[in-house]
Amino acid sequence: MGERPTIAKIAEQAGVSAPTVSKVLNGRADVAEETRARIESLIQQHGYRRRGSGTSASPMIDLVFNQLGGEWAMELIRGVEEVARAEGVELVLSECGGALRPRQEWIESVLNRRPLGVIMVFSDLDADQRAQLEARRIPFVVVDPVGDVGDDVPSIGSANWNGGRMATAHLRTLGHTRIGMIGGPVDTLCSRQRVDGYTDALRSTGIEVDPGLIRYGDFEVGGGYREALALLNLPDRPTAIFAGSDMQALGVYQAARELGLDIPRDLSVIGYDDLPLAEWVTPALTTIHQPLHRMAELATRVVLDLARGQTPAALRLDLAVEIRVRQSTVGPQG
Amino acid sequence: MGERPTIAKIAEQAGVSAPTVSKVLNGRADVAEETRARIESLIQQHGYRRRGSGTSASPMIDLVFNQLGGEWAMELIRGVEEVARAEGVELVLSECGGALRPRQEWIESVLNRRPLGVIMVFSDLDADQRAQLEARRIPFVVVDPVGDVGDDVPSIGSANWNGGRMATAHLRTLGHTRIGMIGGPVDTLCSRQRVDGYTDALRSTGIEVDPGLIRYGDFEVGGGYREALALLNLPDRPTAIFAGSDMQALGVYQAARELGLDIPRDLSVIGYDDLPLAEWVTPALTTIHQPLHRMAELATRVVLDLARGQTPAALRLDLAVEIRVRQSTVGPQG
DNA sequence: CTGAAAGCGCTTACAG
DNA sequence: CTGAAAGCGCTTACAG
Repeated sequence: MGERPTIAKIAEQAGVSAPTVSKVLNGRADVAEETRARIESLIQQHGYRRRGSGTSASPMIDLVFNQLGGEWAMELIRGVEEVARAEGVELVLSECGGALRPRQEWIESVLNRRPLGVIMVFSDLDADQRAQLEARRIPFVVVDPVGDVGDDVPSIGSANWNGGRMATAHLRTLGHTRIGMIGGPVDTLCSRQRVDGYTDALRSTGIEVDPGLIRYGDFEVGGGYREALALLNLPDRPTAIFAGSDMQALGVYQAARELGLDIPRDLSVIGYDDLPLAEWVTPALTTIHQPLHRMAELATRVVLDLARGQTPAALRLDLAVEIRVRQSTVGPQG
Repeated sequence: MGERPTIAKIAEQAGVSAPTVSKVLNGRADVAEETRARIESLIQQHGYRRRGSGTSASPMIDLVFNQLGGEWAMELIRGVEEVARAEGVELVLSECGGALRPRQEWIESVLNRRPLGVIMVFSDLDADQRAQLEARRIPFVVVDPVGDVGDDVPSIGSANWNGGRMATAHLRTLGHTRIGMIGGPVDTLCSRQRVDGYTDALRSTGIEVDPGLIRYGDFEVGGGYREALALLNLPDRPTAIFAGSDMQALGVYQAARELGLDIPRDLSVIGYDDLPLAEWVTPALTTIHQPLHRMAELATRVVLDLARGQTPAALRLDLAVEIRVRQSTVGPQG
């Protein structure tokens, strides 16, 4: 089939009539599952596109953020963009405006545009929205899932529990016993996993967990600042703080500076994410490296595999994290 | 016209036949200019979309970066995304991979997708690519033009010359006389304008310009670091450095730290851009605030106006900049 | 669940 | 530069 495939040709090859192919393309329910499967595989195989959609296809992938901003989001965008560009796929970027689910206009636009797939970052779809994508066979992948996504939804995250454990173990090894923790929002999975890793590291090194040393904020500088002030004004203040993100760690820096505490002499600080700025701040920030770029790349590959009808090797992946020891952590002084 | 407009209805209203409307839609040359104008205005007015393109339109806008990365790009993305979302327009994001012009596949994708318009950031189109967009009536706007764009191309920038002058005047007012300048790449307009503003501020306050104090790098941390080392190793080193970007200023911080120089006591540093991190570094960075978010918003509005056939008030705009004085600049000591 | 028939929306090829 | 005629690609409405 040298020329652009038409419904008629697909129908002929599938041994059905044109109207039946049309029904499959339009997501109608009244087609036998077996017939649908046969037709869909021919559609994939020949790269069928409806007449109006240009002389050659313009395949797209949708990337949806809960909220855009900061280097964290930028690293993910770059990872997706790189793979998309290499594969000749366009990247459509949206933000939910801070909500956990995209607005209804977005779903409508997706159903219109029929992207190859959708990548959700720190956001989710409700049952209805999922059903609509599934009916059109538009695969979706969740990056860094906020809550429990269904077992059938592919997701790419990182080893948050290990990260929390690793950060805390590092501070324990340096000799700290009073270690404050500033988590992200309580209602996020990644945040709770990191706190559990922290708790485990303390317990397994013989330290009783003090609930007064665990605080939750957002992942931003402001939240880190507020919670750090609260921790540092405690009668028996911690000698080290584990912040849930590098941005929060900057807030901790600011709080410490205001209280006249020197980092790392008076207070050790460890962050989470390893954003580019972790290297440039003073003192350079010890942090847990989250492979954001690779997570984004992987998510893109998984969604493109699904779009091509291939089943990726694994549907639910957590990438390993690493600690990057810099200048913000030392043993407790005096 | 309550229902979705068709070619036949547009043709009827325009008093021509369906084939003529079809030709206009497909960018054919053989239509009288007057006929074309009449048909185009009806197409705009009724929001005509070809049959294949979904039940309701999925209008898009293309945002093209020379290179993605950092908070600078993120601020622009957020500005564009906000306006696009409010207007119900999808955002398609691309990167040229460091080249000044987008790759050919990109142009083909644009011609296929027919976005409402294109926003180029720090990148440009060649004559051929422009002609292709113009033939399809796809407007484009350049943000922060790298070189001289044609007079007919709308562009949104900021007052770089003023910014350069303002930064330098601030250091002069504090009493500095040996002021180093680290520009961006010599071949960019914004960089040359800032250097000229620097030169002007020195001359108009009676200081001879020392060419040895002017260096060019990229806009990244690494470039700032390298050029700062060169400046600070000069026999008669400057007491203040004006960096061409906040990222470069971080490089200057690093170089100063390595040489055991305290900022601001031994060296004043002023940046450019006012990225969010300028507030969080230590010492907080004095810098020139570039209204990136507003530039992006404006560019989006201009391109959407053009897409609707309206002529925006001004085609070439430079937004004002402001100085943000923080802790990294004081008078020369000793 | 499937397809023959009718018909819509758009384009092409060509005459004027 | 324009449009009548032919026809392609797809969908709809309905009979089986």
